[in-house]
This record gives sequence, structure tokens and C-alpha cells, in this order.
Amino acid sequence: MSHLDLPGADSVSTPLLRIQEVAAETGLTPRAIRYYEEIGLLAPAARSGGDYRLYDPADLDRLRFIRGLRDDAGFSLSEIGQLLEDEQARTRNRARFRETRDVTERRSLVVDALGRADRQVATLRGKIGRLDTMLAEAAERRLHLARHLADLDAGREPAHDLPGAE
Amino acid sequence: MSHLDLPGADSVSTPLLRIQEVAAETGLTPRAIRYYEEIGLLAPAARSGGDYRLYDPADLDRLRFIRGLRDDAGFSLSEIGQLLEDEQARTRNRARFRETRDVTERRSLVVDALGRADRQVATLRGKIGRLDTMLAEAAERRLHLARHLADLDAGREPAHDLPGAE
DNA sequence: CCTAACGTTTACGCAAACGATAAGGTTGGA
DNA sequence: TCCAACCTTATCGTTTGCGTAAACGTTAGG
Repeated sequence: MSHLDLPGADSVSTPLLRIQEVAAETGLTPRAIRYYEEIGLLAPAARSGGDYRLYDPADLDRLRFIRGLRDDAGFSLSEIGQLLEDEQARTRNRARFRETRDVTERRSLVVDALGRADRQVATLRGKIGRLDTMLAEAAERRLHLARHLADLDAGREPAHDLPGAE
Repeated sequence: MSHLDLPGADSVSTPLLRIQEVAAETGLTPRAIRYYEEIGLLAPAARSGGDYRLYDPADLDRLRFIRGLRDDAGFSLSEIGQLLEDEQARTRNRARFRETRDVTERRSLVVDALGRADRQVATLRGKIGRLDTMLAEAAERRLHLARHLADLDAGREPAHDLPGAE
């Protein structure tokens, strides 16, 4: 949606990709991509005459997003589904927003979107917070060890505590 | 290890718990706990005469740790196994450290531990970093929405951008 | 027109991480 | 001593997230 796509200008719009190219591009397997479709995580932008799945750049983004959530954040596909539904609702809301002039409806659309954004933020903050706690513990252990090593290398005996002590 | 446990003072040491109490305490199910034992994530501290599994406070910590990694960080049980092995190695190293006076060996033990700590830190930082990116995006969307809502409530038309625009 | 490479649907297979149930032994209190 | 509540091992079932083949249609090039 970064630039205009004139209706009917299919020939110059975007080069639709077939599933294997998409797979290579996203690092997913064709099977995984079809599976994601099966469980409702994405709809391929189009189908060819021979019923081949055809994907546009937006689909690629979506798939990369899914992969990120799966690999990086460790979310389950159903959790990812939730996040994507929010994303979709957001898009629908934007469209609806532009269609109406009714201030009340506009407001409620924005409020709705805000609620979903809050939920996403809260979800992510929760995970990050818990990971931060774990990181802090690990970092502190590391620091103790580094200090101790410095002491050893300076020929000192550890004046402070033992390595790994909390 | 916060206070002394005299050797041979079994009667007053710690109240060993049976699996269901452990389950209630940790939020895991008995089945899950047995399964974790099955795949080598923990060894119950003891068994009763009738072969009941008996757990001590350290086991509880370990189980809570496992649950945290699983639920909060989304690690697989095999990844958790790796982290726990590191933890174990760390404990062994501390013991070995206290047993030796050889400065060279002591140094190598500390270096070893430091390497493991670094790996843990790096792993966690990676995950947190990727989550932070996602959080930033979500937070920015939220901000746009909040601003827009404020505009609407002030009776203004949005002077800046549309809701949800990047 | 032929065919290699790619796609389709359908279906079965598999590892992970348990849940559920069966058949039986243990514990601890009335 | 007896029973309810708890435990044991063992086995099978379930969900998730795909891999892998079968049987067949599509596309694009020579």
C-alpha cells in the first residue's frame, strides 16, 4: 500500500510469486506455507488459471512476520493467529474509518484499535519482562565470574565472594 | 543454601513433598513432572519405602525454573535441558573449584563458567532484542491511535496522519 | 506436441509434550 | 483392620506443526 495500484492494471502491479519462490524468500517450506493457510493464518493473494497459489509482497511480509513470531518469540501458531487477527481487524478498521464521516463511529473504531494495540503491547511486555529477569540473573553471574577472573589474573586471592554465588 | 543443613539431621532437615503437593506448588501437573523426569530434566530427591517420589525445595526451584522457561520464554524442553546442564556444570565447577588449590585449574574453571554465562546472556539478549523490535512497532501504533483519539475527542479533525499509519 | 519442473489435493507418518485410563501397591487415619 | 486417598508403572490417545509420499494437473521451453 505504499503506492497506488490502479484497478485493472494487473500487468504492471506486482509480480506474483509461486509457492516455491515464496518459500525460498521467507525461509519457510512450501508445506509449512500451505499448512498456515490450512489453519487460517493467511489467504494467498490469488490463484492462477491452473489453481496455483500466487503470493504478493504483502503476503511475504505476513509470512516473514509469522516466522519471526514463531522462531524469535516462541509463540504458538494459535497465539500468532490471535496477533494476526488483531492486525487484520486493524486493517479493516482503517478502511471502514475512511469510508465513514460519522464521528461517533470513527471514535469507536479508534477506541477498538487502541484496545487491541494495548493488548499486543501488554503481551509483549509480559514476555520481555520475564526474559529480562532471567537475563539479569545470568548477567550478574557473568559479572561475578569476570571479577573473579580478573582477581586471579592479578595474582590476588578473591577478596570478595566465590564464583557463581548469588 | 540460605542456611545450614547439618548432615544426618534428616528428621528436621526439609519436609519432602509428594508429587501432588509439588504439582500444586509449582503449577505443573503430576504427569508433566513425571515426564520431565522421564526425559532427564530432574531427578526426584528421594523415594519413599513404597517407591513414592519425594521432592525437596531445590527440586521445587528447579521445576519452577523449568516452568518459567517453558511458559515465559517459550523454550522447548530440549533447550531447557541445555540450560539446566549448564547450570549443573556450573555447580560441579564450584565444587571442583573449592577442592583445588591449583591456580591454573582454578582459572580454567572460571573461564569455562564465564563462557557458559556469556552464551546464556547472548541467547537471552537475542530473544529480548527481537521481542523489543516487535514491541516498538506495536507501541508506535498505539501512540498514533491514542493521539488520534485525543484529536477526535477535542473535536479536531486529524491534522497529522491516519490511525494505524506507519 | 512433449516433457521436465512445478503445482494441486489427499492422506498417512512422526516427534514433542503431555492427558487419560487401567490395574495395582502404599499411607495414614478412624 | 479397613478404607479412601494417594502413589506406582504402563499404555494408549491427543494436539501441534509440519514431512513425505501418492496420484494427478499445469506451465514453459525446445
